[in-house]
Amino acid sequence: MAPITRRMTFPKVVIERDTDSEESSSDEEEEDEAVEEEEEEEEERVESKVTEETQVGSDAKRKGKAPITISLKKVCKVCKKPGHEAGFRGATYIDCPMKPCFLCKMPGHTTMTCPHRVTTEFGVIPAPRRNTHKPLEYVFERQLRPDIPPIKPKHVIPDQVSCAVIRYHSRRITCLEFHPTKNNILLSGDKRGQVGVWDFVKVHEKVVYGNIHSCITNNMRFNPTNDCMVYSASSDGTVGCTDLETGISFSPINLNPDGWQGPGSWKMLYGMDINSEKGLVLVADNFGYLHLVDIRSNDKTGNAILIHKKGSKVTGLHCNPVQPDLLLSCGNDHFARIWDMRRIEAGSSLNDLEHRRVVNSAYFSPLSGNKILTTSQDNRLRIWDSLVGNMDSPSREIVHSHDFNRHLTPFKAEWDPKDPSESLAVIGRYISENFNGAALHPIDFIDISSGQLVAEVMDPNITTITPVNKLHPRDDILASGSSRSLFIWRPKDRSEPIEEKDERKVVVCGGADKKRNRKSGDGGDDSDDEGFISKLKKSNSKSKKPDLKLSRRK
DNA sequence: AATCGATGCTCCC
DNA sequence: TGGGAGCCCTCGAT
Repeated sequence: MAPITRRMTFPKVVIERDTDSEESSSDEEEEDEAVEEEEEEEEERVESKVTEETQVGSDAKRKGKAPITISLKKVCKVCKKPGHEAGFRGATYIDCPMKPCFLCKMPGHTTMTCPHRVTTEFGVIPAPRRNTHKPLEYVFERQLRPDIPPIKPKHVIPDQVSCAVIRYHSRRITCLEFHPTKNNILLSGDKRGQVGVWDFVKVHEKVVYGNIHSCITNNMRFNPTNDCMVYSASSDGTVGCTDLETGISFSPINLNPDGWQGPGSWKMLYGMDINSEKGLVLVADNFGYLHLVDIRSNDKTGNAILIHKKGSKVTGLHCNPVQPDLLLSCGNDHFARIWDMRRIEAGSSLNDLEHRRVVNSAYFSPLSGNKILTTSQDNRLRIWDSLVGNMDSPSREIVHSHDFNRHLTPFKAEWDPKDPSESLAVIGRYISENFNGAALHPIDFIDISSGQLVAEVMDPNITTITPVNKLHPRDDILASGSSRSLFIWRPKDRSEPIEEKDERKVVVCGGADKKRNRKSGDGGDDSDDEGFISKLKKSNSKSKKPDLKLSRRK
């Protein structure tokens, strides 16, 4: 093609573009030269973008104009170097080889070849074989029969769970909480500060409170003495105390009474837990301080106590389920700390559990309270097997992908509250896996005693990342939250029917079983749940609060 | 179908 | 020890 010549005063424009070959990752300098030499032959590809070029260049050079270089070479979007490209190839993500492993953070290999990538072989296991076991059954069964031998199937098969999708929240889900006694009731908090109350068997039944918080609801807890009262901690700096029956909400704590004075002073509340023995709500802020609320008076009690590095966020609090004097905290200062509630003051921690990066969560084990499970942004779960053992270093570290925290709710590994052996944890996974050509982010069930992946739950229709997960305290139910949707997972053959009255908001996918096949046994009496939301609605509608949102358009 | 950006933390100077 | 640039699989809005 003949070069187009006009505007002779323009400087030379050098088009650098990559050759089609992908293999060269050697010397950059050489490659640059090579490309420049080939320039004239390759210009046709870019002619529509740049019309002033090539032979004009010699004129421009003579006139002393510096050449303008436009690089069209393919470069890696991660390291900006040519010769390779990071990104998806089909449903598989190819790491930048110049960076440490994205999964375990060690140099020398990529995620694909990482020895910790426990599920690498998934894609090559023939499909029929994958369906021969019932691992999810296994996951739930072992709660009833902890003595079964620790030989575990490798993967949970999505066909064995049904998943109801509740699409209501307009922003990402940030926290979930099951009702302490009513089996079908779930609370969900979101980035906007809304709190939803769901009957997930009748998902169209809902009450949504939009006026409790002005931004992120970080944590919710039911009042142990009155399960119609819910406490919630928010990034708006308040603790909300909401009466679900009347819809009336007030704030026992407001750390920003003077409103927005700039980011340096705006306080946010993250970690929260309730110590029922002592009648306290404990919350912690983003400046390292612990605050206490007396449940009886619903008023602030005592002074704020510095429990993590001054100015750093306290990400979580957990009261020991057995020993009420023990408190566990974790924060952005890379520590989880154990405290004695009887004498808690700055620097008085019993143990400081060191992590390499931010600690997203730290939980005592739910039954004995004797183990600790933490989730850290260095892509590791850490387990301390006994509080009376060596606390200097964890009993185990399990490499698991969950470090992405910029635009997602932080991942938190949660105990299965029903597992008598206290060895089962659930956590969403960040890096995707190629499942029959789809890049999916499963929810992992991990045996924290062995580090083995017991199960991975996913649905081909759910392509989002699911950082928030909570296992039901009594039933075989997993609730998950992602960018906008709530998911209710359960074993297929035991699924409750899900009503689909409002298809705009409710999608049932994964072939939720319609047949009524009630599970008997360990659960509480579901008949109590009949009409719980309706009752809330009724009583709420009687309340005089005008801004209570009972429903909301998508 | 591209692009933008909210957003939190880390690292580097 | 503080400020600012920049960041690897987001995701919804335009």
